[in-house]
Amino acid sequence: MLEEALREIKRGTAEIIDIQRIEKLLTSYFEDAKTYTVKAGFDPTAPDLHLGHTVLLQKLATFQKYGARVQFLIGDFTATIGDPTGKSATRKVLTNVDIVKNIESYTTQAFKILDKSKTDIVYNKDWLEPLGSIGMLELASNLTVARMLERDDFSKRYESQTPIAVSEFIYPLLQGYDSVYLKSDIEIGGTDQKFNLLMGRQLQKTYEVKKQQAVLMMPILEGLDGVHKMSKSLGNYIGVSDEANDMFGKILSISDELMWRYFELLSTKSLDEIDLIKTGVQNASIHPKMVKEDLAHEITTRFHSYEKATAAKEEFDRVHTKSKIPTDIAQFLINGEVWIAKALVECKISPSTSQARRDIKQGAVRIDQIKVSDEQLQLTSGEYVLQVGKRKFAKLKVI
RNA sequence: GGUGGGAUAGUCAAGUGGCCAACGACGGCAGACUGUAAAUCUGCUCCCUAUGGGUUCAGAGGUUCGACUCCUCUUCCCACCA
Repeated sequence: MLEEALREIKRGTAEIIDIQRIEKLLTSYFEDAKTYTVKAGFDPTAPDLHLGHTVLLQKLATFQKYGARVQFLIGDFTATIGDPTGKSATRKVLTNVDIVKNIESYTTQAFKILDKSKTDIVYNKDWLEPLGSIGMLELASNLTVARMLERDDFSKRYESQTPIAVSEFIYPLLQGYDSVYLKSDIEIGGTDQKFNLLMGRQLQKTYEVKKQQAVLMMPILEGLDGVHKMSKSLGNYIGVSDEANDMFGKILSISDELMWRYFELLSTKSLDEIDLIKTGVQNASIHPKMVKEDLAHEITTRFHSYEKATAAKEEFDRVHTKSKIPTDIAQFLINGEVWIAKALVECKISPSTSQARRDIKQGAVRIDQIKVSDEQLQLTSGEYVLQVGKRKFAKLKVI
């Protein structure tokens, strides 16, 4: 039992600090049904969660399965400073209105994965604001500048003379103080958070919290390109609230190599099962496309439903394997005769008439499945299905 | 505060009076091949019904028949010195 739980908890992790602590917590859960707390911080800077975030959420869910109460910490106070992690420039500060709005959509999405009854949503404004300037200074006295500069991105920025706001030094301290206040038993976060996570341990020690938190780090999930980390600003993300069809399609578009990574970090299949599949693919007894479809189906089911996932798969087959027209296409209406290039722009499947003309020249444009060769083509009244490339469709009615 | 260097399309990065809508790389889009995978090959990649026109090379002026390229001022970055 303990073995199994540990195995599941360790799965996919990048690094665990103080695994003994985690073992003890689990043991006392199994023996005496004692619960413990797992903290994870979320930064309400963007309103949408993507699969990258869910790696962490799923790990939290695993902990919940084994007796943990999750401290779902919303960094509404720290968001007003801006976490410097991974940024080469000073980040701009969020307004309160933004933050409140983001939190709302954030938590509803998170509960698609987390067990609500075992989750406490906490806001660090509640204890960081009362801390006041004296408390803040006291906190800051725990840390030397030299120690701060040990942190990679700080030292890099310092060397390259990129500005570092003094307030940014405070960030890790505050995050660490969260752990002091919450008396967290375990904190989990991405590998990029290592410095901040360790700060929690250090501060718990100086503030004489009985036990220091164990730290569990998850790797950063790569985005669709397989290179950069999944993020909205890079446009390589799969959003938790993406349409079922989109979600399914996006997952199917990832590379085979990346697929295994997604399996490890996102699938709920057991590692043994995954190994079995992997072997199957290696000796060519299973087609990788099938495997990827299963993965896409599993993930789509998680955020939508079994039925929707199945429908998405069918739709995908229709459009891509049998190259039929999708069932659900955006519709547009135009009055009077239109030039094809203009029509494509109007239907939002071409960014400009220039691009539309180029596409036509290259044979990428189809009307009702038939390739358009005449760049000057005028569309007279009637209904058409316009298509650019393999993925962009629009229905157009000309009257 | 002083001295020198720089700002070019999504990014990096050539160009230093006309041949520049601007080399190249990456990215992106499209075509072939496929499994909407990877790899590979090919074409395209500021806008405009276009063998032409318009607006671009940090911003504002100026010199010139003509400027991304020269001059002046402004803004912002960087290096060295204080």
